[in-house]
Amino acid sequence: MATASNAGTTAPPSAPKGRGRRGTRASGDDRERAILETAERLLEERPLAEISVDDLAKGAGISRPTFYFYFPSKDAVVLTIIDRLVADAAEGREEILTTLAENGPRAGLRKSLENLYAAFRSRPGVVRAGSDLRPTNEEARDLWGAVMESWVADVTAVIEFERSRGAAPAGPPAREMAIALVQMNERAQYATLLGEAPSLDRDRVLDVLIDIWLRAIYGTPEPG
Amino acid sequence: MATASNAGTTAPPSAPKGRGRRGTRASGDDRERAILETAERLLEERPLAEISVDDLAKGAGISRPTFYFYFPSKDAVVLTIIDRLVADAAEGREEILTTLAENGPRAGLRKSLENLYAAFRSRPGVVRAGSDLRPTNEEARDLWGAVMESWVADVTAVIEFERSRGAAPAGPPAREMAIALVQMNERAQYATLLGEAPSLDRDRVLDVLIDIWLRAIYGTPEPG
DNA sequence: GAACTCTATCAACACTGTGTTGAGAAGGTC
DNA sequence: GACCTTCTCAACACAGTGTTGATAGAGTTC
Repeated sequence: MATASNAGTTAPPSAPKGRGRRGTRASGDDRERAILETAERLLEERPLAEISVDDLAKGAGISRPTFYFYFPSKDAVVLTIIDRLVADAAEGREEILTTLAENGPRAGLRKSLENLYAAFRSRPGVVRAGSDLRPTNEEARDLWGAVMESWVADVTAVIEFERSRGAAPAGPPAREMAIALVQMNERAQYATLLGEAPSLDRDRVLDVLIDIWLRAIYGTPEPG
Repeated sequence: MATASNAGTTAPPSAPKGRGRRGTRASGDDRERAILETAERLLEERPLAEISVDDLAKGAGISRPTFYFYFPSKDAVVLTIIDRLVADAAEGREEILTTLAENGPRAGLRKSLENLYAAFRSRPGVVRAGSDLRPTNEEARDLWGAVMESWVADVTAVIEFERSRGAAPAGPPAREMAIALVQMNERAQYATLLGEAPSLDRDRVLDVLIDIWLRAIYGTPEPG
């Protein structure tokens, strides 16, 4: 939900202005796809900073100037890929409030988060590229900000609902708590995904995060 | 504590190998200081990516090749600055276990964290530069990893102590919880410092973070 | 005070990467 | 066959990094 996206799955029929190819529809769709595929492949091999426009062009079997016919910059390619990844993640997402009601707090949260992170876990290189892009690219910042915002909104709703039905005690404003918890998840998941210095083991992250969420929201690790 | 650092406060007498100037001691100390000061100033004005070696050289009143006499690269300048910032932050830090014992959990935590973040809050540009550097610079990653690690170690000790004296209930391994909590703080503080998309207000961050810490560690926002 | 040494300085160069220009080829249409 | 439109790339112009080599000056040393 939320979030902009000018990227259908592969061939959008309407106006592809902004990031995509600059002309209109045509057969060179293959080239465009080749560039995107090359980028995805290379990103799982090495960081964005070590991939040049020339690498992408070569990988797609075209010259560098021709690359610029399809994309205005290297960043645009990565943003397109991230757009799609985010769309994939959003697609696999279910109504968290429903999941929680059906499975109870602990199992429900677990299911929701597992679901949410599934798409990201399968393409760490793309996630890293998105993160690397933020310092220099405002569009990347905005895109990720919108993603975070939609999660925060969901979590805020959950906290408010649980409080209203008496399952969770009062505490700091729900939105503030939601922001901090979502930020913790982002940071922890990212660190684990990339195997950073101090980080949680891949098979422990979720358990630990969920425990903290439950204690923070319900005051106990085993609510209801 | 912990953490490497080849930077005294201004003029280290011993071997300055690694980052600093490459020769030995001499009067060109002024130049070196001028470069560092220029970098600190410019970093509060614009992001690292928009500052060139030439900008630093010009700001210090020297030519670009001369810059390379003092520092091997732009990154080295920033790393030196960060080294010092981290040292400043470590200096103002008190034994957290003591602070907690003297002030009680809530007030003690607050005091410790306020103390810890004071140095960072005064130089957001430097913090941002450090963060921007991580994707491309391993030394920056390692440096920050070491800082995180020392905080994690402290927090782990606190959690274990509180559990051992019966003030905190059992839960996930102390170190795992400490990692997640420290990561949350890092992310939340950074987002607030830079005014990111969804982030907590400057005057609310600590309250919210502390509340989550207390609930996560003690099971209640107002422990004994 | 000439020979020597070490710090400090920079013009000129070599290189890597980005993005642009302008001239076409290849195909479809009327 | 004149005429768009898509697509392609050699050649260029730039911005930035890091290196070379020559040299100025200050400080010993004898």
